[in-house]
Amino acid sequence: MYDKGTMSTSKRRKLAYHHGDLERALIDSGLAVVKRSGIEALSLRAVARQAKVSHSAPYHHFSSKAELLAAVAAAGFDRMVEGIRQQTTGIGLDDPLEGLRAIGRGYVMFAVCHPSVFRLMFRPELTRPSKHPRLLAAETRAFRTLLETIVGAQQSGAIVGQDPRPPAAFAWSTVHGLAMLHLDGVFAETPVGQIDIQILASQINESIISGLKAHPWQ
Amino acid sequence: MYDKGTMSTSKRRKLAYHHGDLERALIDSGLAVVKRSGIEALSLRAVARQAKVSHSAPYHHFSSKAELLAAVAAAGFDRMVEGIRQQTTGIGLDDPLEGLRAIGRGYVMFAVCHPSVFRLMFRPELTRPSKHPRLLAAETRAFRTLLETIVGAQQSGAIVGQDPRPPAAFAWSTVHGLAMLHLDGVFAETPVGQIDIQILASQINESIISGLKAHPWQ
DNA sequence: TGTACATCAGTGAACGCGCGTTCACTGATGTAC
DNA sequence: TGTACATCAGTGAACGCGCGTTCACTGATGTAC
Repeated sequence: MYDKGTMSTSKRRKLAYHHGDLERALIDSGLAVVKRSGIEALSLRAVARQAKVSHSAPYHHFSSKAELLAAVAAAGFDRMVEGIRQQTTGIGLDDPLEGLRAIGRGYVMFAVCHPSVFRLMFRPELTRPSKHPRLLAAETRAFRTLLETIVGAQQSGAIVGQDPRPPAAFAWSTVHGLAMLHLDGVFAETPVGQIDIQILASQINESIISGLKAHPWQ
Repeated sequence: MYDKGTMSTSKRRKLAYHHGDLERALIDSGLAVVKRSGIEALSLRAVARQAKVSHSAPYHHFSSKAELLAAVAAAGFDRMVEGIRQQTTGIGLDDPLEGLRAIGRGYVMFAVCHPSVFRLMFRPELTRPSKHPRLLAAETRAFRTLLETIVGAQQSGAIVGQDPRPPAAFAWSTVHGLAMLHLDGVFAETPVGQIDIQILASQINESIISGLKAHPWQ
């Protein structure tokens, strides 16, 4: 392996696309394409085009289109976790319910800010078969954030029950459904449409808390 | 217009594909294709093939692929409403909370029983542009079922608040997210996976009720 | 340090594919007389 | 009732398209001597 630190900038740039950085560049290009043009436009060739590389170059880093898209989706999960973490910072760790509110806010906000990426993350037919281990890991990482907060709420007594999974599934389902129905424009076509999504999200966030506190999760 | 009632069976069958029934046949074929082979296989040509008709025949009934799929999706909404109604029958109208439970059960059950149809119903890019008015109407019809039950719960005092839309959005989001995450296999890849979907659904159904009752929807 | 060689990340032509859509047609149907 | 005609729901050939994938290649890189 060569040492990047000893190279001039121009040499590093020249090398960048010749030793391992194209993988990262393709993932970034995938995110860029899906953000700009949506999921339908997210073809292997479009990603290669965006990366200014021939359409056969990706095959040196991903064995198929599905694997490439899985890597892009995994990157999406990582960015969502990052966004949620930003909502969490500056919040006292002593209040797990505030942590839950932050997760809900972060989840919906990510979906609203990056709708196409969010859609890609939940489009399993695009990454199948051979669902990339990286995608699985990224999903698990995202879910663990929620799970740990629920455990904290249970240990502090804010939520009754021992098993964190059902209440976690409830909270996740609610924010996920809210985000999806909003992105799909379903609310806009019904009487709900007149309600601002941010206001609706915080109302629903509170009702998640209420549901978590009131229902005996045993 | 001719009178179908005066025709022999064989003549009616012969005519069936020549005067207006192909539209219905194509919608049924669309449902059949998507159920059998999934959304990816749902092309205009596949639907025509299923209906045993040339691939240009659909153009006499739908102006584009998007319009055909919109009609199929609308049929899906109608079947879901029908399924929910089956869950509702045999329940005392005096208890609106039981009505809410029935809607939640029916929603998740439809998604589990007809996963591909359910996915099609919430894939707006397949029916755009020119989203069929029929699809909009079917969506609205489905949502109204929920909205009216919420209104009943509010009038009976089971839920606090005047505006039925936010609590309806909350309930819908939760069952929708649960169904979607389950169908996408997201739960299966996390610790939640070990929980039976029916049990999880009824637990979450109860927590929706709790959230609806506890939270001041004003 | 200089040279010969192996490695391997790129290129671009080529493939076969099913797709959505168009179009001239044909033949069964309903209608006017 | 019988005949001539208009209508229109079907057919099937044809189009151009972008796609995923393969393959022989080339040229820059790192390595062995």
